[in-house]
Amino acid sequence: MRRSFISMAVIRRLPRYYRYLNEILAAGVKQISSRELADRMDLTASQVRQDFNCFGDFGQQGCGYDVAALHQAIKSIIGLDQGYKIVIMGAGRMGCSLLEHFGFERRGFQVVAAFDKNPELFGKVVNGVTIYDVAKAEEVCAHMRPDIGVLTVPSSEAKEACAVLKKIGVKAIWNFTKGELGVSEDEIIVENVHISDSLMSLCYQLTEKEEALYGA
Amino acid sequence: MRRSFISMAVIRRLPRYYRYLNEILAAGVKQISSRELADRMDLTASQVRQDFNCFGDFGQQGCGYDVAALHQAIKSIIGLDQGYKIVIMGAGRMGCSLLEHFGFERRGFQVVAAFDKNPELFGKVVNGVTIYDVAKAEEVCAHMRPDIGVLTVPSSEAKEACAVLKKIGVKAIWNFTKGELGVSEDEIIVENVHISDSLMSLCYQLTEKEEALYGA
DNA sequence: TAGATTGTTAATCGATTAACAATC
DNA sequence: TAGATTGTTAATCGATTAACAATC
Repeated sequence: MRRSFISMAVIRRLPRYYRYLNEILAAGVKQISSRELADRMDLTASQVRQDFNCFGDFGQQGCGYDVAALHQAIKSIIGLDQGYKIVIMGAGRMGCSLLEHFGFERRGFQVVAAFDKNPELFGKVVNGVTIYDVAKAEEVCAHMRPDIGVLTVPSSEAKEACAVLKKIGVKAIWNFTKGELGVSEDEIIVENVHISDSLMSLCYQLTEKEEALYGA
Repeated sequence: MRRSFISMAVIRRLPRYYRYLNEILAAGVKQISSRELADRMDLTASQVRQDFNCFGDFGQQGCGYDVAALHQAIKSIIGLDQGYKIVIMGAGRMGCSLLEHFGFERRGFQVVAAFDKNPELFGKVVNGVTIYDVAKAEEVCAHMRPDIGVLTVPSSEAKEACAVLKKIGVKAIWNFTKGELGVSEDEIIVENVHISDSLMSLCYQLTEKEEALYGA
């Protein structure tokens, strides 16, 4: 697979392509042109073709793209077929809520363990995943070699928990705590989730519109 | 306040500025230069100054920016001091989890009501917010005039619930369901939350790195 | 005044769009 | 073959960065 220095702009669009192709596939559509897909997704046909061509030739001149093949290709480009192993660091409300409702397995991930420092939680099983004492993290993970750590501890404990994830040897952290973790992106990939940013930008857009209507 | 056609790129950075200024303010820093702020946030000083100058002159030549004043300015630019009223549409796990842990009040929003169609939930109070029958939404909201609807129903019920929000007269929807709502952005501002996109782009980055290391 | 740092204009860079030859 | 639609190059647009005069 071709994959030569893909811009962040393209990377951020990949999950969206994947979602739309999921829908289109479920709707039973077999073939789709860049134009049709672009219209649905509010992009331009050019952009769709440019984006896909970052990774190879998936289309067929005159016919468009095979939906199933493209869907599978993007799944593989993202790495959703790698069966990456996940550990949950922090089995409080957020951690357990993700465990129960996010659907890691359905999305192609494998949750191998959860950790917490609250002794009341040790040994509990949530959605098939056992919660262990964080002090035993290294031991528990010795043979599991998890790829991704989900950081769902209170923000005040983020750095500490991050150090444990580093020691376990995860290659990427999905960070739900606020504040930066202070690990270099060279060693570990960090993806920060700031759900409130999304509400704030919604809020901005609303405020801007109101000002336009009723004056500044 | 100046506010002439702000690009989405800038709008998406505003919440980040706000978060960092929160931290800096809490740390007791009184004054900060565009260079220092840029270094912390991994931006350029030019970009920071360009961004702030979209809205007015907040700095002082030779001294930098007053942290407290800038923090307050951005809060107001975003509209976090407007006390926007929120309704929760769908009081299932997601809705209740947000009600209990997101901290709407702390962030400057006021949750006035929650709605669901499950009769078992009618009358229940979660974190001070009453859950009503969605059938009574119009009636309940008649005098409240909510600004924002949080859409946390199952995805299959999204369109239906969206129609109710429209009838109630909200001006913006914070959408947690998957699939697009099919309302025109002219009538209602929609902000989609796709938390899985973030895990997928993390996954992409991990896969890309592995391929670089071990060959494609 | 001298030093620092802003606000703002000009230059650069990168991403998006348009165009079109290649080809199914 | 003719029509459609891709893959890809060239043109445009917008966002980021650099530079510097203004000014605290």
